[in-house]
Amino acid sequence: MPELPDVETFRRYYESTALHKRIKRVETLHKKILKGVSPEDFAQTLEGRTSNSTMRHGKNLLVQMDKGPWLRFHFGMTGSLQFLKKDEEGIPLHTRVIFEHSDGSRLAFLCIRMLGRTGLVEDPESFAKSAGLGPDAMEISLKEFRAMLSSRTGAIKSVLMDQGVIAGLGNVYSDEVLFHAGFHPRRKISQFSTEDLSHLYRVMHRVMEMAIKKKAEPEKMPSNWLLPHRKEGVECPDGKGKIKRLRFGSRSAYYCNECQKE
DNA sequence: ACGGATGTTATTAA
DNA sequence: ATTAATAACATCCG
Repeated sequence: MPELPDVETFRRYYESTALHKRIKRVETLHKKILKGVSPEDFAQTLEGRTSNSTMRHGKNLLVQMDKGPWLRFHFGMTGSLQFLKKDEEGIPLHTRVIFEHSDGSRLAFLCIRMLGRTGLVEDPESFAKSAGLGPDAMEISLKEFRAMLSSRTGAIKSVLMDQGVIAGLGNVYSDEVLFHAGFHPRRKISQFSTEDLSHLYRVMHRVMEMAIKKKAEPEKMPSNWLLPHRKEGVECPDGKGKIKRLRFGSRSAYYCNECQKE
């Protein structure tokens, strides 16, 4: 799940559950989930801290504490957060880190496939820079968007998914954006006019907004979206074309052979 | 049983 | 210097 809309949903979930709670104890159940910090240092740094605010950059959730470094989550392909109220016992399956609060509630960071990471970062700006992230897909201006894309060559699908160009789109939502914009995933950046890029920008914004509004739940997406039909051979929601699959390295791009001509 | 699944990174090749 | 492909990571699902 975790692309921009999913991570934004986790951010809001964190705000409505764990924000302003004091962390009493941090337990790391699988130390490989920690990036750049030992379980001991991670716990020692966070224990006694109270979360103040949150922000998101691309697929990263960042939590500001009352002092010290920020807490960062990246969800990989199968990560999620689950809040446990005071009297809830046990921990969910695939819990990798558990944050216990002073009021007895807990926040579990789950990750089935262990592709996600959590850790500490100085602040959002220095983190984005050191991670080589481009501007966030919801924050980037039209002008900046055109400039970032124009600086690249190659297929639009790969460029949209490149976190160093724009941060937030992954395999599913890059397909969704290209579907609504009517562009073939293999189309080269050099083939895009200024108007094409503006169109793409507006569609991207609209798709992200709607996906966030639907809390990134695939079953709640509009029926004319690609997401519910993202399977080879099925009918395109517009009824004219068929959904095709293309290989991009090890990933699959799904698109409509009628709505998205090369 | 096999292939595919939302991500990132290292390596290799073009 | 870019860009593209591949494998690896670990687990689940149909």
